Amino acid sequence: MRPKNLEKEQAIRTIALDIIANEGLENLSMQKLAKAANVSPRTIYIKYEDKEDLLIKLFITEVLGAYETAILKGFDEKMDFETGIKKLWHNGFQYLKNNRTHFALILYGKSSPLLNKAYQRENIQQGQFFAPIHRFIQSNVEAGVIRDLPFDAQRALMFSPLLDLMNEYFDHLNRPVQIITDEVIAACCDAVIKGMMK
Amino acid sequence: MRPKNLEKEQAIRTIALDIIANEGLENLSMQKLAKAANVSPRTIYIKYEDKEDLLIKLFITEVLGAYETAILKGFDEKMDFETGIKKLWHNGFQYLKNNRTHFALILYGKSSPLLNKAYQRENIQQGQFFAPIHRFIQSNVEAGVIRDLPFDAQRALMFSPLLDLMNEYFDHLNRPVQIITDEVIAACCDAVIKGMMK
DNA sequence: GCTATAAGTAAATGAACATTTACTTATAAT
DNA sequence: ATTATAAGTAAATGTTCATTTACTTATAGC
Repeated sequence: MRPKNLEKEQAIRTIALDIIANEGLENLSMQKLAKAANVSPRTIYIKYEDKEDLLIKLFITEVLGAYETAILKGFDEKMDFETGIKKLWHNGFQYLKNNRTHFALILYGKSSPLLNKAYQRENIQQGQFFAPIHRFIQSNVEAGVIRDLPFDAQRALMFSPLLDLMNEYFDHLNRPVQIITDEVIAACCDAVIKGMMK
Repeated sequence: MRPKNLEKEQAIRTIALDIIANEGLENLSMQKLAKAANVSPRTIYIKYEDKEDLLIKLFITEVLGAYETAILKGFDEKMDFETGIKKLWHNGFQYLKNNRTHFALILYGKSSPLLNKAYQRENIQQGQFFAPIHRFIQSNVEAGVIRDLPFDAQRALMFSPLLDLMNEYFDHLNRPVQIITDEVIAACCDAVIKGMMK
């Protein structure tokens, strides 16, 4: 039996991400992808059931999986709160900065109904993405270090500015600005840390 | 001369937003839109040059214009900082909550290259969207009330959690959760207000 | 009430779409 | 070396796409 050519599989994924990042998800077609990846359209269908299957696997496995791994590298739930958050931000920034096409698909994960539903399904079935971060926040709430808010609120306060600022980062690549600084991370921490002056 | 039927123009816009919100920007076609809006495809081309023109006008005029108006209603640059931010959050929450289809297109404005570029072009040409908010933050920096950070960082810290939490809001419409609370808004303010304990 | 004119329609255009058919190729196991 | 089989290709399928053509309709200004 002829073995799968993994280079072709990788080319399909990489080039799909390229097209999505540069032309938009709404301009990705199977024929364009096949031509750009130098394979026959049929080859894509050997590896993926259909277009939906390709998009969902790209998003969940290729992108979110790698993002989770990268963001948690060297992170330990038992770290001091500010140290932990700083680590997560720096990991996230490094990863997204070096993987602009992944960043683009992550953004589509928030807008496209297909990808959004896939993310929620995955998050419910497989325990959650980013479970160590969930536990990290939980234990810091219990220790009285940070405010007791719903987890989604904590996550939004602490991490949504990062994704937002990445857009700024990529928009100013020519005249690069230091936009993600320790002071911004500290500001994020201040949002949730208890014992602020009123 | 036969006059334009404004109801048809509004139907096209409303139903385009519906399709984008429910099926995704990637599944909006001119023919599907025409059929759903009960007009001939040609009618859309009387009012819009082509598909790009329709999407950009939908995004910039119909959605961002209305969003800006709604968010600034009753807001005054001279308000006390926390009062001002609270007003903006409540206005934004009310508006997005009642205009889910607009919210969906705003999210696509962050991911779709076409809409993203249109937003930046508009923001540069026409002075900026949300200029009063820019000035509000500026004057609070100058008065020493809040941290001196780049405007984009301030904006990300103070408002990106709102959009993020709206997703949560719409995902739990059946079993509604109070996710946007005064405590969350206060937390956002704490991120940027000066004079925190270290 | 005519008439000029832009608004509107139904149907058609050719290109591009997702997916499949019919065939060829590479290789692991015999 | 042969062979069974899944991987791969080129070309075709029928559908849907954005946009246009050829025509009809409503009405403002006379």
